[in-house]
Amino acid sequence: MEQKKSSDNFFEKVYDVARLIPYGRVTSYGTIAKYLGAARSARMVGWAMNNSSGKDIPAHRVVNRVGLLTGKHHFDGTNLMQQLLESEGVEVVDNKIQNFKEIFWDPAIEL
DNA sequence: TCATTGACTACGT
DNA sequence: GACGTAGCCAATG
Repeated sequence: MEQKKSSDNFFEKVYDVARLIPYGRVTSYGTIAKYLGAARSARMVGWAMNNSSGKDIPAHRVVNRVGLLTGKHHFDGTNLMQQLLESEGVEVVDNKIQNFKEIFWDPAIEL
């Protein structure tokens, strides 16, 4: 029997926002955290992503504030994250998104 | 309970 | 503009 999902709620929200990221778009951990009301918990978003393993969460669309694929080491392969992004039309070079500023997706604005 | 770590961010040099 | 340090919050040992 499950009890309160207060803590899970935060993770659930992260998953929900991550799933809302449109094709060929990316966002940052801090942006999601801020959208959820936890701007200081950007790390927690990353933690949620780590927990999203096995879920339908496009974690490859979530990068740090400079568009750097910091979490690529958590994926199966070595360049899987970059490959996924490039497959969506995202220009990635050296684990970093080039036109990050152009494809940046902000839930607080787009939504 | 305390100490360490981590898919971050901001500030200072 | 690159590098180092500090701050933050939660999970893990």
